[in-house]
Amino acid sequence: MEQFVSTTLKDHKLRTTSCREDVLETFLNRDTALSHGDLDSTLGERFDRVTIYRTLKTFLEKGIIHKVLDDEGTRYALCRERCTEHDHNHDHVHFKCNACGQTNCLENLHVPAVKLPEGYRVQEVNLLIQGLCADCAKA
Amino acid sequence: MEQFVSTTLKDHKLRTTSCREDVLETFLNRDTALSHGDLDSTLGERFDRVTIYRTLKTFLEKGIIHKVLDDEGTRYALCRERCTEHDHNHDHVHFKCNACGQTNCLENLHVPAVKLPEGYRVQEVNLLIQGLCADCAKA
DNA sequence: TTATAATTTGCAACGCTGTTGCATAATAAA
DNA sequence: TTTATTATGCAACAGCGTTGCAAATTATAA
Repeated sequence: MEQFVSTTLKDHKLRTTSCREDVLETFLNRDTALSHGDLDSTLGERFDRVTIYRTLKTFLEKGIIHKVLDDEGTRYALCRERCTEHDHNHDHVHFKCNACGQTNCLENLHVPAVKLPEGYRVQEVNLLIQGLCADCAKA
Repeated sequence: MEQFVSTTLKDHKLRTTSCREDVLETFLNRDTALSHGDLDSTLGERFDRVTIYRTLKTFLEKGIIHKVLDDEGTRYALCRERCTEHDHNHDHVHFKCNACGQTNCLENLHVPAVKLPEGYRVQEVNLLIQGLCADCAKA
């Protein structure tokens, strides 16, 4: 994992700083979409909240993370595909559990193609499904 | 239209007030997803911004409008189907034009079914497609 | 039409999210 | 180790959305 963190930063030509390392590690550890607030709760004692905002912005621009649509605030998740600033490539489904509140990428579920009206051009697609995840549904 | 406004309010057992009437009319006139800011620009001289927030909240609870997910802020659009507080029924596609910024409901485009992993339960579905609308694409 | 009860409004205030400017600190390269 | 570049922390700010409360408005019933 240490490995992943440092190579990810190098690959995107970013200086390695402890904040960037920690934010990346947090995404890896938690394996769920995180809001700025989530990261601030975890790392707020070590870093200023502005620094965390800027780290997220940088990661977003470099294609390390992507935004996950949400009805109550912005969340971010790691890009598993290769992405760059202008070429995000996320056609997977996002699922938000209304019980435990977790939002996750369902990487292997692709968003089905939709036939838009004549003349429309697609640039990005975002599908959020809300409901109960397997754990919460059986509880 | 006047007709629609007053019957809509009565149908949902809401008192008719000028703010509610004007907000509803604005949705009808503009026929696009609107943010609180949009409504405040249009109606801000006549009503306090808090009142507009509360009107949106009330309409949302009563099933008169629904949230439209967006990567840069909350927007709302009229419910065309019959909805109630706990039974929203929106499986249509939302399209946001990255050029003109408008977000619209494509009422006749349904979100295709997605097979979730075992045990997951679906409650709500939100598909946002971003790109260029027909008008902006040909320009 | 008027009096009454219930609901809505405007205002002030607050917390949260996200951004910017600037001086200081840390990084990478020579 | 020195230097140029980039990142950080701090202070300040703007915008979004909410709450409490007194005053105004609505619907109801007399």
